[in-house]
Amino acid sequence: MTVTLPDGSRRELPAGATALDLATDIGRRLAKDAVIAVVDGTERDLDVVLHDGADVAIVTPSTERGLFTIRHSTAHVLAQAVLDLFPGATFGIGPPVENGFYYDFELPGGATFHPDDLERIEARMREIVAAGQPFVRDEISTEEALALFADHRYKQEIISGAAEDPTSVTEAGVVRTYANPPRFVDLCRGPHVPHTGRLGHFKLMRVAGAYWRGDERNPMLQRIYGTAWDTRAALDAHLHMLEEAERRDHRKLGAELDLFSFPDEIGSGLAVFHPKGGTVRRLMEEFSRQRHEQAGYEFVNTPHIAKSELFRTSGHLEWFADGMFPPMELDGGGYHLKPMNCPFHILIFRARGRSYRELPLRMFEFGSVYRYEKSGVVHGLTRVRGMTQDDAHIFCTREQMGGELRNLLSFVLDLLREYGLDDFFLELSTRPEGKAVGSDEDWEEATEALRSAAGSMGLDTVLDEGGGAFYGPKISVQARDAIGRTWQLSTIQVDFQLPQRFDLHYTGADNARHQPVMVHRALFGSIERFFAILVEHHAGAFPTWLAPVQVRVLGVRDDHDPYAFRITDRLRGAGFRADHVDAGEPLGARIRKAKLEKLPYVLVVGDDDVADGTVGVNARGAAVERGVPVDDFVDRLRADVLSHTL
RNA sequence: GCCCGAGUAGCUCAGACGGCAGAGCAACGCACUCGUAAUGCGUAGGUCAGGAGUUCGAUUCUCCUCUCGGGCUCCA
Repeated sequence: MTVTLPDGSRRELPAGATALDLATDIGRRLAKDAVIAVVDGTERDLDVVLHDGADVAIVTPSTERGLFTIRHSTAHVLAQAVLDLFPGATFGIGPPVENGFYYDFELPGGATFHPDDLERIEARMREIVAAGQPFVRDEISTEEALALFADHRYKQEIISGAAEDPTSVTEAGVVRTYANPPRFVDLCRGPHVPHTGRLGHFKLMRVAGAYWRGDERNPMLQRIYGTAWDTRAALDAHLHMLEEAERRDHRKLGAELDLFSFPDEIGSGLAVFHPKGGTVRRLMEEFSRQRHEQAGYEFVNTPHIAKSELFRTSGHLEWFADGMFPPMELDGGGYHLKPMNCPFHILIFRARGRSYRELPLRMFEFGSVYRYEKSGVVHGLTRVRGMTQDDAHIFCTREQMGGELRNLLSFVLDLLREYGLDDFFLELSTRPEGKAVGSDEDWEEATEALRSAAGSMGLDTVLDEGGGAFYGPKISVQARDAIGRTWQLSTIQVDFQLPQRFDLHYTGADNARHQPVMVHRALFGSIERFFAILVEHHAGAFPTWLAPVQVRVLGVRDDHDPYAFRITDRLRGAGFRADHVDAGEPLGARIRKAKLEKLPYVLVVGDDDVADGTVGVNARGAAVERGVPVDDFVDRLRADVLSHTL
């Protein structure tokens, strides 16, 4: 028989040949790497018997799909190990996820896993891998399946169809299973690697609670997460990445670099910025403010609380009440802390009659908002209860919308690049089915405007079908940081709802009333979150323009201190952030401290420098230079600051 | 909000049968005066997260609360 490979080439095989035979025929290396095959577009186990004329692709772990298989199969090994070690345990589902897999279990009597259990479980998993158990595919009837999994209520739910079955293990009365003889059987659609010996580069990471089928009304199961890779090197690389992420954790660096803290006395999720963090934050804001002014934004200011009635009008009390702090009762009425700035900006728009000549009207504010986040979700600066948004609302005509969005998007990307981020992609969220307001035409027009704006940026755009808010579609800008993690930053959102709710209008050239289109946008998302992202992206080593202290001047001996002081003064006079540490400690110790603070520049001045009017320059990440004229250094520093790069 | 884990000096962490609380770093003082990542000696620093309970006695055992971490559910 003849089969066709992905590159279009054909290959002759004896009748009855399997996908593995094909891989072996192509090359020993491929046969060794292979995990599954795709036959006529369907993923199959490697022992699938091929037919004449089939299109066949051999899948290896060099692809995401191949890695998924490794992870999926490893999840089965985890389940087997847990069922071996914990009599009476039952299991839910165990899919592959990014970088690894998990499996959900329920232990008898509501028992829970202890982190120390992971070691035992992992040891058992290694035995299973060493045993090289085959993965044996089977299809049985629903009745047989119910009997086979009689002790496993969650599996029964899946079989009987009580649970929706995203894994499609059941179909027309047939239930698909995979067995690892001698004991273990799981419901599964597969495909899987041929045998457990193909696995082995994994590590169990953590245990956590997770609701059965992701619904908080369901019982909470015990979830074990693991990571799995095809090679030892890939596993190690991943573990290193995690270490690196830990090293960059903004919560850790925030304390070490004295940037911010979360005093218990204030409350969960409420940060205070210390002088150094405050400086960085001020610089972030100043630059952003400058750019916004250049781009035609006008600056407004609004209070932190307002009558509850305002949020009733805006609809926040209807659809965002869970995210709001409870009301304060005073003067016979209720007041709420604001969770968003939009109603306030709208009132500014509505403060007087508006002409089409004023549009687009772009109102910007560093607006502090308060959201009642559930106690379990606050997380460093990335998820807080009080935050400041670099928030703006653009009021424009329908005709202006497309151009505004396009300009806005390139404005965002340019701005973000100035902060050192440069790897972006976009996500377009469209109309959520069944719970959207506004006409089909409105949605179509706005979505098209966003889509076309996105398309003009030359970036990858992923579609988030149905992910928009009920009042309009949105684009979000995602950035990859220095170690490849993605963060959701800016959101740009078209809103049909609020202009209607507040009955906004402007007078057109035709002297008739028209409703403006409103665009919400926050580029940093929140200052706090963006601050955290910058800390992690730069690993605490802020580029010179953002560094809280740009230069530290150190005299070699204390008789150099007066000269060091003069240098410090001169730098400050020139608008730089410089300080000086006197010679109370040995030079090496003072340099070490400056390095631990990740300062961009340390200047060391000694006898030669005092005599020649020079400085020794110890720049972050560069070799030490001696005898640099002060003017030269100032020029360099100025260039650094202007470029935003170092 | 739910599940699991954890809170000991500013930071990182020891510690105990239920019987006066320990180290390193940081801080402060004195000495050292030094050319590129840790000078020496000394001093001070604690309601052992908070509150109840058990006990002759609780930082240690029990319960509750708060906060933090990892997840789930949510989300900037």
